[in-house]
Amino acid sequence: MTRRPHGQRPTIEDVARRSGVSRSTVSRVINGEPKVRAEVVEQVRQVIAELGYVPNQAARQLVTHRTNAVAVVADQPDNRLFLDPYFDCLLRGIRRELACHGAQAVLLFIDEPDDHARVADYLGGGHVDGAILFSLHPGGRLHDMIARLGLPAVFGGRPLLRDGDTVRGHAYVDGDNRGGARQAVHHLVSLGREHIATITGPYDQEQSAAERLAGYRDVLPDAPPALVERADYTRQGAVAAMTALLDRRPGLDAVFAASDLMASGALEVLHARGRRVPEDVAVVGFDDLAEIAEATDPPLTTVHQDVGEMGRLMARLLFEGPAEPSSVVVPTRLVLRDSA
Amino acid sequence: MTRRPHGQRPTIEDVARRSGVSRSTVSRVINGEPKVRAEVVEQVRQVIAELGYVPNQAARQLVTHRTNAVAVVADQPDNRLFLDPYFDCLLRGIRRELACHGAQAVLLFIDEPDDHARVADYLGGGHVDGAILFSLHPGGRLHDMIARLGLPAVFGGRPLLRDGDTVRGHAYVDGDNRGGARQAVHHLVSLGREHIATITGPYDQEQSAAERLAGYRDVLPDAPPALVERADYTRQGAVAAMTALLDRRPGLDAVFAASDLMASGALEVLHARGRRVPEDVAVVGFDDLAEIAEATDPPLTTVHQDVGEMGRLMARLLFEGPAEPSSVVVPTRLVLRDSA
DNA sequence: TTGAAAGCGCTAACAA
DNA sequence: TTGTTAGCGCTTTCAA
Repeated sequence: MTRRPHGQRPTIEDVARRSGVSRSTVSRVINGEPKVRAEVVEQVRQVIAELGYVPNQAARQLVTHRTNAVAVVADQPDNRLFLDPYFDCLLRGIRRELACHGAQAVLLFIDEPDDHARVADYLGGGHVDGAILFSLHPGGRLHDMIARLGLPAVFGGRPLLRDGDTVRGHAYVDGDNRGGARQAVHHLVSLGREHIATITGPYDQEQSAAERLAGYRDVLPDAPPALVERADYTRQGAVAAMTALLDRRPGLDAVFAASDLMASGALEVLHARGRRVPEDVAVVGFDDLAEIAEATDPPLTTVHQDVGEMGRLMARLLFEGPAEPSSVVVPTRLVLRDSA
Repeated sequence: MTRRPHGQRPTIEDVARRSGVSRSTVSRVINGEPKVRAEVVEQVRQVIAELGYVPNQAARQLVTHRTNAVAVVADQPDNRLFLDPYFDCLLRGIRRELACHGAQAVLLFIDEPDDHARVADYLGGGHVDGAILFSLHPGGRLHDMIARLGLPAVFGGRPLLRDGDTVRGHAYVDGDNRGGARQAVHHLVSLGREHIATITGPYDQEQSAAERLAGYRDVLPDAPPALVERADYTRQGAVAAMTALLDRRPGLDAVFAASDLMASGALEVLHARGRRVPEDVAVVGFDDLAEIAEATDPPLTTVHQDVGEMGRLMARLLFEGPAEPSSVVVPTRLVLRDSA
């Protein structure tokens, strides 16, 4: 990494000299300002191409205070991100929207203790114009850093603080987790199911998981604990959970899984155990990710969230400007397929 | 994103004034240079903390020409990255190694046509000290850009060019795809299997897929085309491929899947069709990713590559300096579990 | 051990 | 429409 031929890289000065104009004129051409004679523009463009000139962003940034880059920070200790299409879909939405504003999304991961500090430095160092943050652990350095720098930030999912209170002053976008869960469980009840189990997310760590469980309890306040099994939003976790539920309550006739990925794991176990879906056991998921919900056997009845749109929304919120940070809760709706 | 309170952010000058020393001294403290009086260091540190001063990277970068950031560019049109633990594992290795050098990994995605140009601009703009690139499509702008800028770059997987030739002057790290595939198929042959099918990756787009298929053909030059089914490195694709193979050749007694993820999809179909593994059909995968290979039923016999180490290697190569770019092919070995 | 001064490559008034 | 000039915030000689 030492071999970078910096001395060789042409500067705006080189372009100016070679085209016989001033630095400012070259700058104007680069930035597409209107008041430059067409032939001069042409001439300068030519020289830029010849020289292979690329503007030095550090220099530009130093004066404009803009980078045209936005960080997306994922604080996920495990590799869940890479196994759930949910995040992919969200990220795609973010990227598309940022692209509309000419900004580049750069993804940063936090999965070890020191990553936290390094990412904070990166964000603080002015490499980006703003940040979109997911699943940040409460009270981390990042919150402080962001608050101090006044770095525009939008959270994915309602940020959780130590005291359970919401971070003040930061915008967030979230789905209606509790309402969605209620819709799901209501549906199972209306189907006449009487032993409705749930496979939850890691509700002690993730707000969304806690809310989906709360929605389940809203509808079934008297559900016995034996029908609730905690998993971790992974497919494997759901396989273990479904197995445990079936061992404990062989007579269960419905399952609400807190994500589509977990629902697909549950289906696998149900098939292996010879349960027919939905005849013997009805299954409802959450998210409505086409890759999963339309591909399972049978296709999944699930709570729809427009995940891609949620991503776009986050990016849009970032650009919204000095207005007070506004947060959005996106509504959900039940999509009926064949599993319930 | 307009509300950034830049005027408010303290500069090195503010710190200097407040601590009654010069800018240079503050700079020395920040950069941990030895020749500063201990009490001065203490004093300056204090002021930095009070003011919440964070160095402006753009300014620093302008003079040092270093960013301490490295881009990891993933050119994947589909969302395969997010469904295969392979990439997660690789990325973790890269991050760990970069962290050892105090560098931050920033991940960039390319999945639409214009992403290509934006990423090229980002890389060219000097936001990073180097780049690690995956699955770049032949002859893209990125190759030119990287070549022109002299941006240190390492490729993951042997870069493919239009003419099938290797990119000159760029280092790469790759697994021994062909050799590994040979090991897998040899093993199946040694088991006495006579109708050995293969589920391939997208061999027209990915060098690794082409090589794994070549390895299969090395061992079975006379395998009928009906035993070869092309998939795309996804689980779903493998499900479809396995189904097609079984329909066409109900008597097949072994399958070599070109990735663990695809092997797991194949297993699912085999189970559903009532085939016993390995008694009726032996299955071998590729990668040896613990999350998959140890979790399937039965656990997967597969070709092991040290994916995390490959990641670290890429990062290390990037820092190797002005020596001629050296590429590495990492050996593979067969890991026997229960599926073959 | 410290400070003064120059300059990294660019943009943005301000003049012309 | 174009050029001149003054910084942006930092590091880095060079002197002291």
